[in-house]
Amino acid sequence: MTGGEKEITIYDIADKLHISAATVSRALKDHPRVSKKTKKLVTKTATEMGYRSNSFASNLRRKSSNIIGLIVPRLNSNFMADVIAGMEKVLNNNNYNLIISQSLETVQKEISNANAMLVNRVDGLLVSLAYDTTNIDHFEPFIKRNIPVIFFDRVFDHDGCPQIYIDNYKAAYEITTHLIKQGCKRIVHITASQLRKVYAERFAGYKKALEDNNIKFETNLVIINDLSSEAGIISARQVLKMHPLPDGIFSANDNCAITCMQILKKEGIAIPEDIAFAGFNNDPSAVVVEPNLTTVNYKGYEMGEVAAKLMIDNLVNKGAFHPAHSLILRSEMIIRESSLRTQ
Amino acid sequence: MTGGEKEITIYDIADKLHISAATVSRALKDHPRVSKKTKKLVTKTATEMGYRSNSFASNLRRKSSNIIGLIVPRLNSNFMADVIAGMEKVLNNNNYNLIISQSLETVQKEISNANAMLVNRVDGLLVSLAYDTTNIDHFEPFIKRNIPVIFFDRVFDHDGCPQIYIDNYKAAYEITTHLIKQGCKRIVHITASQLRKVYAERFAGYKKALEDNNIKFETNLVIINDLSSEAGIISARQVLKMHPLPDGIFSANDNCAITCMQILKKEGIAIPEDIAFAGFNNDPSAVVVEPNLTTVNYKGYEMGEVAAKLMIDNLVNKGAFHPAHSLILRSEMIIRESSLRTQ
DNA sequence: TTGTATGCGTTATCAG
DNA sequence: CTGATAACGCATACAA
Repeated sequence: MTGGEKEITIYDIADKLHISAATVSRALKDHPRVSKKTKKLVTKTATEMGYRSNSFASNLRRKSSNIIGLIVPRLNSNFMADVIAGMEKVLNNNNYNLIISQSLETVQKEISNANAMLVNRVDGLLVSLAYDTTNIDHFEPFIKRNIPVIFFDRVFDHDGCPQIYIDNYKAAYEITTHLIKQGCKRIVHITASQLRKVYAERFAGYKKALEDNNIKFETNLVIINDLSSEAGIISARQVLKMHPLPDGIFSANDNCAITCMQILKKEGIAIPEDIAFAGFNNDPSAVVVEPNLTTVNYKGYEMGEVAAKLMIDNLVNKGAFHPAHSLILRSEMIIRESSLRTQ
Repeated sequence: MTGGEKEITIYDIADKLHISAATVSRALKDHPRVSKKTKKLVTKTATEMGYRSNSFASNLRRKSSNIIGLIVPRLNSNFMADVIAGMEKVLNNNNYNLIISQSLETVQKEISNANAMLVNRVDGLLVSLAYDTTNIDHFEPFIKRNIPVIFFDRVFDHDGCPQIYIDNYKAAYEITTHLIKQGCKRIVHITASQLRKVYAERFAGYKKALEDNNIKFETNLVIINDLSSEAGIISARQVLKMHPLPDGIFSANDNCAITCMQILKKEGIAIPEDIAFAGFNNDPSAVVVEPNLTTVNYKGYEMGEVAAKLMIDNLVNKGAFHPAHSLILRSEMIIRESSLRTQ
């Protein structure tokens, strides 16, 4: 231990200034009932002595950490990176810190993450659920203790847990309708586990659009996988086996849409003339692929901001009775060349 | 306060079992000198009573938080999302948690982030520096206290702070050499602030490759900007004004390379025949753009893992004397169609 | 193997 | 406006 210098405490400052530790504590917290003179003196000597407040002690005393926990399926996706950036900004501006973890799409890890957050005594929890989560018993310890649990994107219905999501149903309805208006009559839908509301609702929106346009829904036009890039390739092969070929494809994310589209292109299928394409998310690659991909702009950054703001609200109005309320964010369709047929 | 149930402490467990709190504490920590019988009994009643250990008290006592701080320029980039995912995995497996913040490329925010980390008493700090950081005085409080500060990607030379990066010089040298071998003689280099070692070294590698191939370095073939998508567009316009046109472009990131390439394509320039292209990073979009982009595979996930592992090592061997050592990760060139000329 | 006693550094309560 | 004092819950040195 070379740098074993003793950490300065409020007692050291108090001793030096011949005042009480209580006054030092108050002065440092800008308490109203401390004279300006002592405040200045205290803060000055504090920095001089290299004091840093001990959050452990403070937290222990105050019973709060000013830390918000975040549990998401995966940290490395465009969408999630944007979400996190938005959250960090808002939380930081409100003097909260963000502790993160990923469930890697499994409930087991999600449960262990939740326990870690519980022990770390986060003041609130922001959650987007794993692929296979079917109940949220692991969040009950938080709810029981009145620690706000807010779901976003991959949400779960539970009294007392606000949810933030976009109107997936409506977005899917709109984009499917758009494809139909472009002349599509046999539209494939590529989606993921219907356990997750986001995908179930996009599916429902797709179906409803077909119905409203008197197009018969066909089960064999629905492909269910994990929406990865690889899944896009496999989907393309499935599509190529269809007779007759579909004339439109609506994928529940861009990632999968893009690889699928690229394979079909290589097979000589013209986009959008033979098959019109639509995705979901508005990933950066959507404007790189040729033709550029029609999609739904899913603003991660904004969702992160909103979720964090709601959390701050909950934390500030702690005592007050606050009915669980959900927020539905606006999404917008972005029409690009992948679906635009020159009529 | 509806859910105002009292939190269970080790004292409550002790009372119930008519043993001492010390024994409970030891039992819960799996201390060797506690009988199996009491251990089982304690853990069982602990869960029964809904006990959760109080990390505030524990941290205060142990003087460590098991939290690692992360400060990066931006959270929302492909590279950084991968880095963070890698870090989270390793840290979580070692019972550490990750608290994150972004400097948004300014020193001021970086300083305030550092202070927050200091107060939060992180056990270690992982840092990738902001664009305009020229000194690291704000990390001195950590270094003074023997709290490991590890730089990755955007690093800084400082005794006692390990650095993790790839050999940018070599990677740039190789990729420039590759372009030359494809017949390029007038190669534009698009890069960013030379304050940051990563960019300076890529620049140096580019220059050296020219030199070794007897190609005269020309200042007016170097474009310096922030490597954003917009910068790519602007760069393309600059390129179009060059007489004669260059026959190769090496951009210090993919992002900028891709938009630049797209503009040039629209202007009727054939890639790679007229101008061969190379980027840096291997972003997902590199395999979406047409032609696919030749680039350097910069493995964020791996870098995150390595940085986290080094941190864990440092934390475990705390007392021991450990000379600051740096790690240079292997990078590999990925040759794709954007630079491959059919000879 | 278990118990006793103490301190970690802060903040809140109460009293002046 | 300031001071004394008592928790907050845990982990460890020491004793048994």
